[in-house]
Amino acid sequence: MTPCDTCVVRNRAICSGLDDAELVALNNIGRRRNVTAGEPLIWEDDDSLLVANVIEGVLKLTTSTEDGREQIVGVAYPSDFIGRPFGQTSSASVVALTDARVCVFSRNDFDRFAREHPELEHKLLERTLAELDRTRSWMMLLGRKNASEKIATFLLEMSDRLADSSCTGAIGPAKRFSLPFSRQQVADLLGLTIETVSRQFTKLKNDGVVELPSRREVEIVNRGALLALAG
Amino acid sequence: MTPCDTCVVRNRAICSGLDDAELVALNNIGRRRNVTAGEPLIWEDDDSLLVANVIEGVLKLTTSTEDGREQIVGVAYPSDFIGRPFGQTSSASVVALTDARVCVFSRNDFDRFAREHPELEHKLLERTLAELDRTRSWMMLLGRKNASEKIATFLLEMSDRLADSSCTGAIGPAKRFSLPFSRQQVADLLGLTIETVSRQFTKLKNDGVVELPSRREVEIVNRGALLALAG
DNA sequence: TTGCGTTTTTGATATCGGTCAAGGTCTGGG
DNA sequence: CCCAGACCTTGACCGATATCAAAAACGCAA
Repeated sequence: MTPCDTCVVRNRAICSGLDDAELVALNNIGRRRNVTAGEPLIWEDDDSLLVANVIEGVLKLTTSTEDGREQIVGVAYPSDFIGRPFGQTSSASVVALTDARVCVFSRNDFDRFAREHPELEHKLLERTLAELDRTRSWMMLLGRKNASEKIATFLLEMSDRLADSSCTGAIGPAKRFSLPFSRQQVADLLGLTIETVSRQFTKLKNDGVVELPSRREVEIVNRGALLALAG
Repeated sequence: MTPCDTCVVRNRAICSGLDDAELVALNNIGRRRNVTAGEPLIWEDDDSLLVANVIEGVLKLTTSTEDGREQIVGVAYPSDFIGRPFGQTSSASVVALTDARVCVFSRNDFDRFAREHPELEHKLLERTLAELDRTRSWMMLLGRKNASEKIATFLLEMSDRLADSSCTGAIGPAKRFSLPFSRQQVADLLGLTIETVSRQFTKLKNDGVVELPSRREVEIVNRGALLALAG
């Protein structure tokens, strides 16, 4: 098999519009790479390897201040693209939250390929616009929502996001799921401290809105209440 | 002259790569529109007119909660694109901050044109990626910076942004500029209240970091201090 | 199982920024 | 010029969330 064969299958969503010969060509310029949980994929201002497509797992994109405050500015799920094609360097660090498999492209190869395949660029543009919309609605959360609204919004988003990737055949948001985030990472995503996150989780549990069977497991008991809290 | 002739000239930055015939074609599908300060351009969930290119002036993109809290999620300056091509509806409202001139495209026309002109799509993709980067660094500000860091970062960003559009020939960040935002709008941009914004401005003035000749005018006296505060 | 390090929870306290209220300043129209 | 309304500033107070500290729960390896 050619390298990164799995990518090709998973990439169909992105590359629909490419014909088989083009898929093989894309196939040939990518390399599969495994990343274990907690390991970084791209360091800040490193521009040697830059574009990747997530096959399996979840990764975080973060920016930090010099004094160590961290903000998660994006989360990449399977089939998402990571990186910054076309000459710019990305301003975010990428770290795997779970063990992950990605398909990595050298930037030059990817850029050349994209320019020669407008359909791929069109797909990329649609995805980037969708990501921009998601990021903007997250700005609303960061700037204007209080702690309980943030937590409720987060749990609902997780419920939606993790529904697709489980492939259990069930349609719609997941009722029970496993968080790919530690409490600290939830805090970094929502612009809160770990203590506030913990207290809000405890409150939701005490109010009977969610069950927390273990640290990473969440079961949504009262979805309506969460929706009301999220605002 | 064909309609929207000004657009063509101003659009060169976006459309470089298009030949003259293509420029004329783009020219023919856009219409110039004036928007006075405070007037909306696209309402939330309205998808009749959707893509626009800013020729002159500054516009804000906002999202709001039902109970009236507002967050500015983006600011569009001359040559920026607004809207959401390719079938999706934008989740943000667009309101002019200053009197503005834009070139408006019906979504269908624009989509068709973009698909037939890969170079335009490529430019759009580059711009969208850059906007995503800017938005992500703003998330850091909203989630992790305190009030004085927010104000300092804001003033530096304004100084950079307004330098280009003034066309006075001076290179580099502007030392003195006119804010396109009211105090309330600065608050909506930074995730603060108007009172906190006002107090921080006063503090910077008292500390000799900036001069505030009038409500909208800012002169940066001590840029180093601002940089230190912004972190 | 035990023990140790990490993560999470819980509690006490402090503080930044929000809220409420009042007064001041700018601006445009009569 | 004067007035009215919008916008901005200032002050007093309060509360949500951060901070600091310690205990509890978990997970992994010996």
